[in-house]
Amino acid sequence: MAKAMKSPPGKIEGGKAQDAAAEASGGSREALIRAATIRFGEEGFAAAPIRAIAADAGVNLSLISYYFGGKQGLYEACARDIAGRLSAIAGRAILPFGGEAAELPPPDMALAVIERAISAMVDFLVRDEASHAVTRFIMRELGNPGLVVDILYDDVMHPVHTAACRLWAAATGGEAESAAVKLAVFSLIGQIVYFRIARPVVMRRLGWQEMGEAEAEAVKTAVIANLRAAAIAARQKNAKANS
Amino acid sequence: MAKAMKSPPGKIEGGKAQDAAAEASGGSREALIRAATIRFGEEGFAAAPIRAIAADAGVNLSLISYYFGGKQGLYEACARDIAGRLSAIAGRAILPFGGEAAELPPPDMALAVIERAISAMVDFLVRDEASHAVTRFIMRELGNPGLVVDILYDDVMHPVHTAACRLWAAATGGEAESAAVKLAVFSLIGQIVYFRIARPVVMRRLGWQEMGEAEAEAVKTAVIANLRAAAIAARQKNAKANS
DNA sequence: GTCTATAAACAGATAGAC
DNA sequence: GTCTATCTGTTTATAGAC
Repeated sequence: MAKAMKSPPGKIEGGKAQDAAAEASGGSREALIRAATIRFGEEGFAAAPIRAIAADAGVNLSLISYYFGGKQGLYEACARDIAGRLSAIAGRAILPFGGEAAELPPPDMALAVIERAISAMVDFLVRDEASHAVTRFIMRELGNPGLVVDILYDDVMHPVHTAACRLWAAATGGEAESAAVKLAVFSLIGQIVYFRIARPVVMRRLGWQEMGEAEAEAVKTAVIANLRAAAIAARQKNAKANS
Repeated sequence: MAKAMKSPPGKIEGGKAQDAAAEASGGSREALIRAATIRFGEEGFAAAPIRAIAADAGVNLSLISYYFGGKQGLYEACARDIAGRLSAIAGRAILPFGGEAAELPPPDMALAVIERAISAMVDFLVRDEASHAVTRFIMRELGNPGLVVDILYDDVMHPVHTAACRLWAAATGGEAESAAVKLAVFSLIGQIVYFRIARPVVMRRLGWQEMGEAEAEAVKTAVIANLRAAAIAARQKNAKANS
């Protein structure tokens, strides 16, 4: 599970080596990562045969060894790709408002920023079909924490959670790095993630036939109601503590 | 993935056939289910070799075919076993207070019952190591909804969620079968489940070295704070609606 | 009921031609 | 860079002795 790659042409970690003519390939490498992310996400590492991945990608099986040194290397490349994409999304969505370099807004504004972020997260997680494989990929990794979780944590989860904590603290008057604030933010994220994971259960229980715009709105309304209620309670608690 | 079993001695679905002398076996069947639930839960269906399962159970490989008709049959037997155990737990923990036959308590009492249920759920999910395999087993199934999810939904999730909705409605004055109540209850459950799934991330972010009693208490405090805040908000909303 | 031995299919990896 | 062909190990399943 944690073996070194043989790194054939060195495209994986180098990043800058071959400047020109680097994209001489017809995009086989990228096609493999795209197809593999879906297969690995949906079926898991062991259950996804490299033959099926290569067929999905429309390339030859042996190119997996050529580019990634083997199945394990392809899997890790997928993880890095997911981390990179999510990191880019987070960089646009929340870091400008709650990141370390950002000037924190006043309380009600901070709350509004969090509400917008929740809305975007629900749209992506609950509605966007492309999020399915990504979510399952990450969930699976969380069960066996290893290198992939390290990457995801450092590049995505830690920065996003820290920024959200700063915003929550700004909104409620708490201390951004306190355990209470961290747990409150995790609770919030957990609700949304759960609506993705348990989607079939939620839909059945609510009698929903699809997860369309109306259903996503209902989820947003519920989560944002919890957010506001928690914010009110936290403000009261923090006001009392400072008196 | 959805093939019929060959049902060798008919112990699987019959249930009442062989009255006496049914436990003539040294418990090989049960040992297999126990070992397989762990392996399937931790590694997934495809990644768990029946050889390893048989070795863990201390029985011969071929008994899997004998008792369950094959690997798939063993997997389904594990799912039924999990559903049965969870159903038994739920039957003791929440159905007596929120089930259809139960007399609903007054608002503050209903809230206290929910708080106790949350506390128990956190203890089981977040602390109990035995819950790890079960949780992952279920999460995996939720990604490919099929027969197993049907069983889990009908036997466990639906009755528990319905009972929780009745308690929540009693606590806040809402309508038990309304979409708002159902979503509020899912949000609550989602928070707890997330603390199990994302446990490595939570621990890292909080700087926790273990998930002991103190850490579980912190999680409970956070979730129950959200519960109370949401209850206050819901009561206000429902009071306003009825005026 | 439990075992050994083996069949039949499939997996990932790679050598070597182009 | 991409392909075919093949090697090697592992998998599930089963036939048949006890």
